[in-house]
Amino acid sequence: MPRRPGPGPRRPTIADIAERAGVSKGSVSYALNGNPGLSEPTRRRILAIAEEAGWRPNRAARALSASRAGACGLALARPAHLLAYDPFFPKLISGIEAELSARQVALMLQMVDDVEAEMRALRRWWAERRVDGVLLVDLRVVDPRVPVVEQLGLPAVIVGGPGPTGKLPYFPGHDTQRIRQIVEHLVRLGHRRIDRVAGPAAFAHTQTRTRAFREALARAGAMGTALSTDYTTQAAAAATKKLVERGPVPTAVVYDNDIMAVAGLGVLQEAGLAVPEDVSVVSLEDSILCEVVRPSLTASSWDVEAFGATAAHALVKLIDEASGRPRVNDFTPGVAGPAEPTLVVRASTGPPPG
Amino acid sequence: MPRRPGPGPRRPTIADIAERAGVSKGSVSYALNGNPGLSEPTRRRILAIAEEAGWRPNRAARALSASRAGACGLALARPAHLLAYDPFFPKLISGIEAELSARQVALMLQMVDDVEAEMRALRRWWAERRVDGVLLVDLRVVDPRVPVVEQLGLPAVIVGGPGPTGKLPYFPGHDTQRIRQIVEHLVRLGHRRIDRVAGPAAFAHTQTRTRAFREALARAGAMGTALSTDYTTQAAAAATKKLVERGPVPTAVVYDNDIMAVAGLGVLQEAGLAVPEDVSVVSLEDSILCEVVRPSLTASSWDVEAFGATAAHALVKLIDEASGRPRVNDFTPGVAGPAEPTLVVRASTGPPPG
DNA sequence: CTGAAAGCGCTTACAG
DNA sequence: CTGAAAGCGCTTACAG
Repeated sequence: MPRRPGPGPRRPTIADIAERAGVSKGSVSYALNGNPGLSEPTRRRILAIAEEAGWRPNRAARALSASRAGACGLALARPAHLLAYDPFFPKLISGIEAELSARQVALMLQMVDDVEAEMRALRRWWAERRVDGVLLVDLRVVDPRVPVVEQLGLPAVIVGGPGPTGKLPYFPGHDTQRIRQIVEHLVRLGHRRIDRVAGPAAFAHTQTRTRAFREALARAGAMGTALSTDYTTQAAAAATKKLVERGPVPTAVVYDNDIMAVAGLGVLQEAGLAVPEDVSVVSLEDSILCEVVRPSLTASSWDVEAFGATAAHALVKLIDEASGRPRVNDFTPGVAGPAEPTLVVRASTGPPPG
Repeated sequence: MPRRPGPGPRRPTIADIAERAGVSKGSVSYALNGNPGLSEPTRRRILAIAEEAGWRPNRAARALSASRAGACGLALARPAHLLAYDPFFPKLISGIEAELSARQVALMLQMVDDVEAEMRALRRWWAERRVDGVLLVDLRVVDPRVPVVEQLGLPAVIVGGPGPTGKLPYFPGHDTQRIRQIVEHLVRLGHRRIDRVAGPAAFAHTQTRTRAFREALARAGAMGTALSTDYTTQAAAAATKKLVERGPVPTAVVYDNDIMAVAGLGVLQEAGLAVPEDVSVVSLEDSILCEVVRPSLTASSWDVEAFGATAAHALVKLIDEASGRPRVNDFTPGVAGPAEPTLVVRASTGPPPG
């Protein structure tokens, strides 16, 4: 079939550069990759011609000969309508993306309905050499993805943990520390009955948080329970209602993310409880939403972008090692090291009533 | 260099399949692609072996021989902290992604700081054959991306418009219709002084909305102005303050998105204005946030996912046509056609005071 | 210091 | 109906 050049200028290949420079394709490749074995003037001439022609390597060709895709995969097994209201994922993706693109690695993103679909995506990516490795988020207490990537030999890093991570590297968020900071803040204000509206119990990080929550309460001699939700605002509202109706009414409620906190806030106010006079409210995830809502929400702030960047950096290193040719330029992560989590105290927390 | 098999099972190639089936690689390729010129039993045998071996095409190899990347690009030139609170983009991306992945096309996503960086990304993607086409969002009133993609011959589709789209296909949102619905709702309630806190004036869709806003007001014999912002909550708060302080105080304020509406709501309440008794508030973008905030916000709801899917579908078609080999299976868009925009009336709108 | 050649895994006209 | 071969654009040992 005749090659249709299509519109626009033709994109040059090393063959073009070689011809213009009067050398072989191999020499061009050597010059462009900084390999030794080329006289300095020749190298300079080749590079100048490539530069002038606007040459860039064809990724498919490079991927084929290097047996590397030059891409990492991230499949998100949460429905889009949930992702749309959670500022956590955009921040995480942004951090991952910044780190990868600094290393010329692309990010393949796919949104899927559930973990089954995610595993299908992982298998397909790997079978098609679309990716060199993957990032796994939302680790489950029983997680079928871990044995799958291990069996495939697919380099993978867990963004989160600890949990059933097998031999995979994992990067815990600051769950324990953040929960502790919140409980200590509330206890310092005088609260002794602190409940929590949590994320899905099936998530390893929810389990970690719940353990930290119990321990922090026990250490302070305070009481409280955690109700799991599926992260929807409906579930958050229902859980809040349940906490208020069953009694004893908590003097403070912690929500695992900001949008659930806002939903809970509305329910509390409609139940005739003033925030923070009757009930204090804290969000485990900070966002602009926490700032603009009234009363503004006390929230745990942490560096989600650095969290994603760190995991992405580890994945790139893992891929390099697995391929048996570590790259020369192993820079430190492109993003500054993660700052420590801090509790941003706003208007929604105060002393308990009475 | 010796090929390091690495951990995990070896991924089969057509050479393996050919060997097991006792045929040539060409025959395997024919069988797998459904090309004619193969006996039915042979085809079946080959397919069964490929299936059993878990064969999947190596995308790099296919891309190289087909001169196609099998991917589309989307670069978002908004800072991550803004993206993180805007439910529009997750929905849009989800719609694009659903449409593309139904066609086995990958989505390359990159977040960049500004349009300059976006153009650099586009050039690089195209030069490296990383993508077959791109989606352009947030069309500017003067948009430097349009001449660039036209000059490159890079297939592109504008998600939005109309505006300076040159010869590129574009897909307007329902801006005019949505603004009209909002103004008509408010006018019906009796409002005659309606102001608007808008997005950046440099965006073509902001211009479209502002024109529609003026026309709708004029048609109803109502008054009102639009103040532009950079979509930050700070700017929304400042604009709201300005509207309240300069007078005449509007009896209704329209915000170009939900998070700005929530920020404005706080400012209005702190200025001693009750919503909706003194001022009605409407958001041009609906989200769960509008539901959970108190008072809940009247908002314009439209099918952003279908919007993204439609544009993605057009891009795939454009790429097929540009390559000179339209694909056989030109299904209709994978997502159902977009529903008409509707105004979801909640607690934040009511008759004007007096 | 440089060139010719093989190979990465596919696709596809072209012979048999 | 099937096979052998060239080509996509690179990389990289191997000869000269």
